[in-house]
Amino acid sequence: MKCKSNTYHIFFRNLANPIKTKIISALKEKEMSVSEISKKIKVEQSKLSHALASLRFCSIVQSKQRGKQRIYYLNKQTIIPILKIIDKHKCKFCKYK
Amino acid sequence: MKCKSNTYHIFFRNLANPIKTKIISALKEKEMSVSEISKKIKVEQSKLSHALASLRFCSIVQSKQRGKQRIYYLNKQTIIPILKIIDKHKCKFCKYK
DNA sequence: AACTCATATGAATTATTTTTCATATGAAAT
DNA sequence: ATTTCATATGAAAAATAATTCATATGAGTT
Repeated sequence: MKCKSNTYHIFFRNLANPIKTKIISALKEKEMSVSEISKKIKVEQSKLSHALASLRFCSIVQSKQRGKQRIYYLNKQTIIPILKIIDKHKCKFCKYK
Repeated sequence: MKCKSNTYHIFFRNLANPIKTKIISALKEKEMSVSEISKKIKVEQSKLSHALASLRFCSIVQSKQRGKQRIYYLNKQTIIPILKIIDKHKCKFCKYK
């Protein structure tokens, strides 16, 4: 399955959204259920579910069922190298404070 | 100058936009004036100037004057490592075709 | 099978980004 | 100093994305 160049902006929409980046940061520490994430980053459930759907869609997170809860975890293989680079460069990136 | 975590989404807004990623791709080959970019990626001048302002703002591109023309070039130090990772992973990223 | 708890989904609203278009600026040439 | 060519800017309109809220689904419990 080959992909067109110039489609990666769809992936980066996820990193361009503060709630989604907060989810990613939270999941860097450990896998969590939706309600745990919600409590941790103080985002309401439905909003979170929409954000998670988008992250899932681009394979940034994956999930598994545990009882009634759905556990989300980072798909580290794809996202961690990018996060490393961000950590390294983010202070130079932008003139925003 | 220290920067807050969770602000890097502002940087990634640039990569989340197809015109901006096209500009980046074009400038990977060589530096170009606005009108050259415009011709190359078939984007109208004013739209391009707005996009370039945003890229400039986040230090993704820089520019210099050459006669009447303004030459844009990639700030490779910050963007190239990210592009490398994108090239490596982009086929896995997303379920879009 | 009815109930509860956890999460997902859809549609309408709201907010944010992009696009467009008219105009301003700025460098070089006359 | 006026004109021309190249680019930038601002504001309104259009497009797109995020939020909200009501409701659906689905796993486990009774």
